[in-house]
Amino acid sequence: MNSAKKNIENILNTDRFMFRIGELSQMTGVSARQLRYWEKKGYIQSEAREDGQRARVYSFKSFVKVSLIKEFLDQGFTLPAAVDKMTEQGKRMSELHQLYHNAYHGLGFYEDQLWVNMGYFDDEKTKILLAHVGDDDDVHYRVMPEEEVAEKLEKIGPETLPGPPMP
DNA sequence: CTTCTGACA
DNA sequence: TGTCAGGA
Repeated sequence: MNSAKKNIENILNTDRFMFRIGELSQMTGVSARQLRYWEKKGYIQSEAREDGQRARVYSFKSFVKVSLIKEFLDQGFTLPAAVDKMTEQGKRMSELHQLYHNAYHGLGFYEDQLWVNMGYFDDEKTKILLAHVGDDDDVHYRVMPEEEVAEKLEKIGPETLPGPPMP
């Protein structure tokens, strides 16, 4: 596996990101005191620590949640209201993610272009729909037999996207 | 050095 | 919410 492919997979794989409370605090501008309080209230949660450690560990999803709450707080909403807004926006993000997840089946190079594998084009599942953004900023499509894709498309990214940013 | 819980001049 | 104590 080449390094470019590894890099892309690492960037996309948010599931493995883990932050300690001090890190999350600096990243979001929310104090550690607030993070602990929000957790006690059930607004956010830290990962269960199975390694016997007492220090909290937060996932990328928690980072997204905290960022959203912080945003709404800065807009003047009360904490409970900000949490509600965060939950609502999280649902929209999940719906969008489902769309991306269904449309994305990998990345690859072909004819000096970066293509997105968008999955089967036909119900018989013999042809693949590919798309790329041209220099004109327009999206161009191409339908190609699955076997041809397998031999001509130089894969560089993961086959699937990581889990949704919100539970 | 960082994090944790409990408490409050 | 901030901050300090007293441990882990």
